[in-house]
Amino acid sequence: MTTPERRRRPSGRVTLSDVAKAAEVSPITASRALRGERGVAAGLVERVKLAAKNLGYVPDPAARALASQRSAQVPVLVPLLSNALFVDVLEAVHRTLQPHGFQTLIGVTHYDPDQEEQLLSTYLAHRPAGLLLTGFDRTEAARQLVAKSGVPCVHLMELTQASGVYCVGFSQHDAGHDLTEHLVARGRKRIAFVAAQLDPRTMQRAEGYRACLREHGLYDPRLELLSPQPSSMRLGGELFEDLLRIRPDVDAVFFCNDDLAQGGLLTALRLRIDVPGQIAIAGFNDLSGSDLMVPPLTTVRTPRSAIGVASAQMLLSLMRGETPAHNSTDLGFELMVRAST
Amino acid sequence: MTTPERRRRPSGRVTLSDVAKAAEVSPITASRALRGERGVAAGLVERVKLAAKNLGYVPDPAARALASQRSAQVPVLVPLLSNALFVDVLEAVHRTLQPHGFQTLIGVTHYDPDQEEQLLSTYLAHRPAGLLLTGFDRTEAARQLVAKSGVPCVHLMELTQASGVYCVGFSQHDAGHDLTEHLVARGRKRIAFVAAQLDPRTMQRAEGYRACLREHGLYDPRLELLSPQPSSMRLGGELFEDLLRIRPDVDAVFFCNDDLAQGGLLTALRLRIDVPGQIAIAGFNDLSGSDLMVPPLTTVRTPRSAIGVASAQMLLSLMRGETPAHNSTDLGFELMVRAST
DNA sequence: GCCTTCATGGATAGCGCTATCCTACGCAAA
DNA sequence: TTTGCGTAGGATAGCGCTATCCATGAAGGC
Repeated sequence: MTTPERRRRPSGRVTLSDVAKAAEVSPITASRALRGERGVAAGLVERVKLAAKNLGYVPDPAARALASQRSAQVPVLVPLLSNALFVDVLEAVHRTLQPHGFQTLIGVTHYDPDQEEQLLSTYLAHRPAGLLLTGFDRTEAARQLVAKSGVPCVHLMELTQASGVYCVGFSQHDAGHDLTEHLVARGRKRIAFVAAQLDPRTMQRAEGYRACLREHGLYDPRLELLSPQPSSMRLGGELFEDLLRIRPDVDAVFFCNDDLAQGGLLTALRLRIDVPGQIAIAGFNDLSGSDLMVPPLTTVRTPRSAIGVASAQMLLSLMRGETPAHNSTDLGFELMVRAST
Repeated sequence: MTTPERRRRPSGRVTLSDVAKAAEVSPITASRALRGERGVAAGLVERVKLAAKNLGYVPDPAARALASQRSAQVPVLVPLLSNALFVDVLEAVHRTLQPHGFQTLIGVTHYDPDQEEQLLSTYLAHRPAGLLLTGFDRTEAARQLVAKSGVPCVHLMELTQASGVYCVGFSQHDAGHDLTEHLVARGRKRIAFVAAQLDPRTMQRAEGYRACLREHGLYDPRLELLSPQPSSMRLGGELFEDLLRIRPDVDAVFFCNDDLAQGGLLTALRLRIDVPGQIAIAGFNDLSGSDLMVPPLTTVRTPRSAIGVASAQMLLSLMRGETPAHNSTDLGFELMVRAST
């Protein structure tokens, strides 16, 4: 069998007790020293940290979570990973939380509230330190789960004035409005709106588009092409061709995101349709590649990294038990006017 | 204060004991019933499951991990999320592990072995059930960590015959070779290789490219343009212009991935260079959009979803304690010949 | 009839950490 | 001196689960 010394630690793991023994203090003092808690004499802290380093001690997160009723995990729920938008947000969140010792967990909901509810119930069982959710569109049960858990939560991408709800984003409605305004200013009269997925944020942009066209007396519901299918370049091309068939007189297209717009633009190129001569094309999000299109794509640059950073910072302050000055952070957006309009 | 009944469970959490009490069995029997372990009478299992459902019991993963020395987490380490390649692999892994109760954790290494080592040490502290790693390029310390932990591990994207090392992928070398062969077959004589990032898999493709050209007596090192910068469409366009400046006589370009190739193709379009008339262009991975380019891009379709599924299945069997029939699964690749060559 | 075997359920004892309460001591105020 | 109080460290007792051993009873062999 094993030697008596080895038998004492069957898991082979270096534990806090080992560190405490090496530093000649009690386990609880070692714990406090390593977490930088309360008054532990500077000399002891030094000794404990040295011992931990020498032994290669790594705290057991499971034991920690069990004893303290709180883990260092922060789940972030996003609809998709195949949209660069969310990947950028995740990167920024991770970069911001990492130095504070929090671990970002990525959850993908596929725009399905039931899946999100399922994910929430799984993740909340882990007693997370905080929570980041995309938008406000979820089941009542999901909302209850979050509320009852008491876990600090910040919402991404959309804004609300509801009190007690923390959010970081920008006005999807206004962004849709302003981009449409730009097309109107370019003298376009028959401005189509082509959208896919039809998630809440897309529909808010649609509302902005409608509001703007109504202001100018240009609104025509038959210029809206809404597909519930997942967004892709391919679909953008197909919808663009559908649109040309239904409304050959269209003189501008507002694609609800850059994927669709890039697909539309490439299709126009293939069909030798003059952009922006015959039709102006605009997208949304300013994803990689949009500035390289032929012609370069007019779009709305959304502050995705800034949203990641700001939401993580807001969450950090909530996790510290602070109450942020404002519960809603509007990071705005930027119209990127390029040659396609 | 709180009522006596409530005081007994300060965390407010429904525990296994609550379920056991409701089902009138001992906690350990409830545990066994819920995990479907050993011989528990069918009637009891039913009763326990019903009680759990009624009480809304969710097992505490921390307590479980602590008691059993094993969590249900499976970390997957990938270099990037901004490459659709890895997102597809992750999706497939998640889909495959999910039904078996395992939770996929996403770790991003940014092609940095030190960061990977750091991530490994963090994740291994969680006592994961299994581990998925991209490629074989890591620090010796990282290798030791994995080996000492005893956690089952499968490697993605590349192949090796080394015994005891499990891997699922395809021959990057052969794929690079075959794509080059296609360009040679098209009568091209001055075939350039343009690459970024220069990770191991890219360099294996480069070797395949070189081997093929040497076979045909066409190899010319001055046709290789290797940039350590991260890959992007923008960089692809820039490198393409650089190449044209240095070697205006080039008649084909093998971009090491589709990002670069799409950027190159769009630049050619903008510069009104005839593709494939003057220059043939090929990419790698068959990412979304490559088939929509003008002209559509010749590329190599890599089995990313299949790699995700197969690696997860191999890991599942390792986690069950089985020894898979073969330790290396070659899923091949497919040449997608399109109009750009 | 007795002893064995196998199934089924329970009692016990941790996993590795931290929350909570407690002690000892020093120092300032009364 | 005495009381009070803040501070540095420790003892104790779990967190919620499962591994491990043990008890019980029924079935089977001689």
